[in-house]
Amino acid sequence: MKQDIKDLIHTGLQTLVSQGQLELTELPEPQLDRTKDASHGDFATNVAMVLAKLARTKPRDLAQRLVEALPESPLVDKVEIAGPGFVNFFLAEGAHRSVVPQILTAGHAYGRSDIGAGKRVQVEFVSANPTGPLHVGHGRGAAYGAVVADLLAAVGFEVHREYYVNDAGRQMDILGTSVWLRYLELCGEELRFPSNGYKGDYVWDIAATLHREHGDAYRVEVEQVFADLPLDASIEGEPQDQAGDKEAHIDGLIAAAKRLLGDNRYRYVFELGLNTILDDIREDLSQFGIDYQEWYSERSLTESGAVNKAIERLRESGHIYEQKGALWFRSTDFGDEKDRVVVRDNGQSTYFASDIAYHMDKLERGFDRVIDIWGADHHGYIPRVKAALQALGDEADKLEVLLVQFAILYRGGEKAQMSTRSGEFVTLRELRKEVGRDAARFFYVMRRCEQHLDFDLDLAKSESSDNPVYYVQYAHARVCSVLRQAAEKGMIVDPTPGTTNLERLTEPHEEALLRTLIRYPEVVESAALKAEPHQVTQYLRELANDFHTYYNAHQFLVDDGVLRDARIKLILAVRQVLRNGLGLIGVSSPESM
RNA sequence: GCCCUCGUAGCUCAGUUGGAUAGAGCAAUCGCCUCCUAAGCGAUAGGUCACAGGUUCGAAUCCUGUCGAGGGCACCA
Repeated sequence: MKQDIKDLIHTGLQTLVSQGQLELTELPEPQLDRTKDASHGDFATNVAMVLAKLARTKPRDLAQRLVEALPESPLVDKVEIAGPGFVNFFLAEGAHRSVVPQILTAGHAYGRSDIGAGKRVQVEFVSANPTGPLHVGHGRGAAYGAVVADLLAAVGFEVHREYYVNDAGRQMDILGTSVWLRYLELCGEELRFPSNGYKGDYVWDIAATLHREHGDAYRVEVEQVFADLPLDASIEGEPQDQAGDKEAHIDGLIAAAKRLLGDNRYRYVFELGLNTILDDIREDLSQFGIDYQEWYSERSLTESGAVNKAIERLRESGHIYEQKGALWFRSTDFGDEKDRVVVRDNGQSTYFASDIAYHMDKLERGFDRVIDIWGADHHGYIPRVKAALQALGDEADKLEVLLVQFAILYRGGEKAQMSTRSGEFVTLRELRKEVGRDAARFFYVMRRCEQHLDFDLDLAKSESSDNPVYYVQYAHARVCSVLRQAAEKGMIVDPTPGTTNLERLTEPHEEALLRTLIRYPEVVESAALKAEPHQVTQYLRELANDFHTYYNAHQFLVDDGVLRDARIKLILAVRQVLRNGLGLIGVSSPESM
């Protein structure tokens, strides 16, 4: 629809140029907007004002000439010039009604398009360290990333969803060591658990599995473990002057675990922790309606030599230097604040080095676009990753990083505090259990991603019209209910999506609904291209509102069979669009509530 | 200190990349069930778009500065 009007304007402008009334070597893409006010028609363009200066005429005069040059179209009822030089388009009534058979014919496909032209897009999201269950902050990234991916797929991109698994590195060593220490406690050893260890209950669970299945096979005397270790930081109640360095302490414990257990046994404990948590994360996300094409292992990058290869490539192109025994990447050449270490003086490559290799690999896999969805706390990371891609000669523009701000939970008007340090935090699983999958998915994508999200738990649970999820779902259930009533009364619903009887849809409420239904494909396209799922939730609320208003104002199951048929076709179309829209954001469409 | 994001109705947020009289939902006030689900609908009221300059036909939107909120500035991951 929108494109049809744009084509009309384009033709009109071409006519003016060929008549010599407008001197332009290149025609601009006409900007066409939905009007805010119905008295301004359906669409408005500002081309006359934009081109007035070039044409050296008054905007309104140019608008007049453009209107005269516009070709005839059955879609357009009338064209008006308004204000400083807007050209307003009023769509013909028939043009509105034709959307109903269009929706009923397309069904699930209504709103989908192929503007992505099969281009391959990789979307990486969540990628939380497998050191514990996902919490509510990850949940927002999960919901947002999933919808962005689904939206892109809906408009014709070939989407590859990926989770980057940080299965290497110090944090994972800390997890493995935490599990082992808890295991030792289960064996009856008494020890002081490190302040920097993972203290969540899930660590106990993993330790219990190890103890149950292997008895004392991994037991070592505690005295050996803690011998000659740097002191831990002081905990509450202890004198400050005995405080040590908690980082050095935990590193000492990791070294002790590796030494005392030996490679094989250490590896087993490490893997047990990793796999248990990763399985949990997989299941959690799957139950949240999110599935990936690939779980990409960070460790595989080191083992395959990809990290060394990436560093080597940077060295060859002269972007690496050595200082104090470490290898540095000169990222400042590409706009970063400071240079970054890729290999530490102890020979270990950094997390950043893995990230360079990973992103190099992404581009080598031939994606046309690569999208990373990160928590807002990682934003300082963007310049260095882009710098690395530039240094490698890859097109850094192919990488888009979308940042998701934190979600803050509110309960009873109060902030629901959470702290990862104590190991007591609200997990995504708990949230799903409390408010349900539908509400969680909807609430998470209701706001622009760069906006802090106030997640009102009470509202998400409430079964009232205040709750936008219920409001939209209820509209869907209501349509279903009407159809059930029709069946009970023996009224036959004609399923053929023809235009028959639709000319009976003349009420203002019906006009409003038709206008909203027509907009849906534009909303999906815009939401997809701008990565803004909230446009969909916003739209769904509007559509539901239009429907509820209509429902209250008019009876659908009227005696007049022709009118009844028209109205049923209209609400069938509404139901289809509600279903399509809810499906896009991963929310169910209940038949009854 | 430097960098990033943000500041719109009492609250939570939209605002179609610079367009017409800045819009919703809560909360407030007043109405609507003999009727397909009142888990709904209508109406009223609510604004110096943080502040001050600038850019132009035109600014909530772009630029500069100030104030305020959050985040980032490791040989951590």
